[in-house]
Amino acid sequence: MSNPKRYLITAALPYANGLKHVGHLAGAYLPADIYVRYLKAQKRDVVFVCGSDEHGTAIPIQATKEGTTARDIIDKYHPIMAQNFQDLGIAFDIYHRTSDPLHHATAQEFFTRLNDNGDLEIKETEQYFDEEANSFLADRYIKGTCPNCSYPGAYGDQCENCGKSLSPDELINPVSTLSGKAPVKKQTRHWYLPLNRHEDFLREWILKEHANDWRSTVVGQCKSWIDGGLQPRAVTRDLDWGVSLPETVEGGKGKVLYVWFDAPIGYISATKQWALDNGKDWRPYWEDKDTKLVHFIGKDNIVFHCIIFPVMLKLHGNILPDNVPANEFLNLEGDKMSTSRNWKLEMQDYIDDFINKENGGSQMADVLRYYLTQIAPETKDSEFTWKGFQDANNSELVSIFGNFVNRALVLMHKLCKGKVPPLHPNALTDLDTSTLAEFSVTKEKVEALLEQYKFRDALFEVINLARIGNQYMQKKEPWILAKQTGEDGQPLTDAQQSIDNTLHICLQLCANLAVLINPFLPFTARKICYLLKVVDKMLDWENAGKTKLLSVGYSLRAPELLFRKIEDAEISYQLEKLQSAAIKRESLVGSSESAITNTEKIMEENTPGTLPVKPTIVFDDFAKIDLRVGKIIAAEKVEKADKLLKLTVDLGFETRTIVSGIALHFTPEEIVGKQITVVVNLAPRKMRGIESNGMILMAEDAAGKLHFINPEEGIDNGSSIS
RNA sequence: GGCGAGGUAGCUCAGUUGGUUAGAGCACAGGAUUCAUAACCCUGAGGUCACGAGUUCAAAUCUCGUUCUCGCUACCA
Repeated sequence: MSNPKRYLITAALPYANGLKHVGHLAGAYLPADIYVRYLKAQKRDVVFVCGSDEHGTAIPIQATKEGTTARDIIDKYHPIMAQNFQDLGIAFDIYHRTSDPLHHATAQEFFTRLNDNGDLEIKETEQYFDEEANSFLADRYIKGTCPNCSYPGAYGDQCENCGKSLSPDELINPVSTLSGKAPVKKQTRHWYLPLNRHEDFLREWILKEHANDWRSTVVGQCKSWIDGGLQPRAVTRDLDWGVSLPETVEGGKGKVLYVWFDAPIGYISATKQWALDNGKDWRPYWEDKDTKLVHFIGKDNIVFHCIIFPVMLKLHGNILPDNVPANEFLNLEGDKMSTSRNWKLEMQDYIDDFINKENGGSQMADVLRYYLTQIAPETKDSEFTWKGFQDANNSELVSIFGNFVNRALVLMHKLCKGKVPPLHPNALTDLDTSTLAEFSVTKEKVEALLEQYKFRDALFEVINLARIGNQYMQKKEPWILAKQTGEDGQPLTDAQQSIDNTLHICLQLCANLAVLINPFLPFTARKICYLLKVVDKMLDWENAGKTKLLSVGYSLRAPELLFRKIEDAEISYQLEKLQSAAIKRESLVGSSESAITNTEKIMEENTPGTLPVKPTIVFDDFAKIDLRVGKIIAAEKVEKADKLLKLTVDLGFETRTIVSGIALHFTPEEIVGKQITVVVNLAPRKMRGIESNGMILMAEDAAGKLHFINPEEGIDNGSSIS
């Protein structure tokens, strides 16, 4: 879209179950903020929306963990996240929240329209309901006897004995695993979004129309999803935390919208709230074809913003995103960021350690913004290292950018009486004019790069202008010319003219730096304005490239440093802090922790830690389980399976084959010879073509790492456990 | 295992429709300088472009295979 009338920019709604780290910042919020600041400097009509995503099962789970309520959780994290963003200069026009009634109403209206138009499929089923737990039961929570093989422990979705896929209805004598009682059949209905109906549209829209202007990683991901076959996706669930279905919907009582459905609608409700607050009309931003909609997200969110939400928008009659510049992930000191392993740098920690310190201040926010932009994972995963952070600050921001502004101001005070010196046209050299010409060259480059969402390259060009300034000053050597004095001790006229021209140009260049750096380092841009005694209005983008931003004869302030150096001690402190806080993972534990807030996570959260205690059983229930000590005498990787190991276990009385999903945690070599606990009377089950006869007991720690359960000292294989 | 994205100097990354000695920044080395936060400026060293084969007059770039990293997905009783 070449010249849109208005822009709507969104940044992924952070999930309100905990603090967010710098990976989230680099992935979505910072690039979005840079883009928005650039557009606003251009006086474009733009709204930048974001907000907390507060639904989904992970919120109640987090509440259980913290011993509180879901409401308390979101009320705790929402204001902190909002404050974190503000401290780091992420300037949303509105930071909304999906628990707001306006959002609930918006999401309900959205659902209703799709439903009324017949765009959703309703599947009405008799589903099992646990009267004691007062909830519908997911297939997994029902056990019964398999109609196929008569195995008594079959699950509602599949029999583990014969492998047959089942529906709960087929089970004989079903039992709820929540209460242990027989569930009753209850009529329920669920609504589905039939993505499969829209495959042609998606192919055309993404794989053809946007094949070239979207990032290859984004298009590739979409292709992978589309080629994999799109399925109808459940829009509703039987749950009590979320957006209730509209009361007018028949059979909707006790149901909420699936969080993946309501969360992106949060962008719309946020826009509505913004419009209410500012006396604007929100509709054109979501309905007018002349609006350019851009979603900034991390790569784990691609499917929602490129496939699912666009289908929803299309059906609802809204505009579609013009681009979805998803970033890859940001690693930290050689490893993936992970909340569960505590391998991360939270925004809050950075704010505490650098910004809210005596030698900190908002320019430290800009330092982080600088480094995160410089290493932004635009085309592939990238890495945050504390050394890299220090280097970027000390040898680029301080040495090149800050130093140029500082020496220009210092020299001006020394050689030009503290005032902006005049430009003497007769004394202009080729170098003067070519340097002046660089202003607009840089502006053009930065502009073009920002339009293509190439923030890293754009920032480089701005710093490069400072570099050009340093080179220019070095060649002109005004401090040398100042020594060419006449009898009165003052510099000769020719020398002074050259000095004037040099500093005039350097100061104008500083003003340009302020305009150009503003989207990236807003605090620094304002500080330069302060030093140059100009109003912030100078930061309007139309001033970029201009050579007469400062008036001749105007006296400027005494120089102040823009950035301070970061000492080695600060870096080693951070490294130690990271190491000591980290929960180690010795072996190759696969962690699916992502660096960006993720709506998917909400749906199937597998938070380790405090699990609710299962319903009470009687001794006889326990006595059914036959546990024995065994010894692994051979282990090998199962072909075509990442997680499975085929184990040969000596049980004393016999030797068995057991297939276990522990390959990500242990290598075959390291576990041979280990004593283990085996469930020996578990029904056999085929996995990847190998029959598994039993199950190995494992303990999982907070970091998700597995540990064998075994006797303190080696004892006879086959020993019983009770 | 399937699909997608990657593997280019010590580090972070560019390399357009295949075309002369493969680029930048940082780090490093040498030189020069002192207005400046021991900063700046100049010069230099440093790469079998993951590996192997093929197409071509010509391959970092196209094709096939291998391998490694990341993501999605299947396998977890």
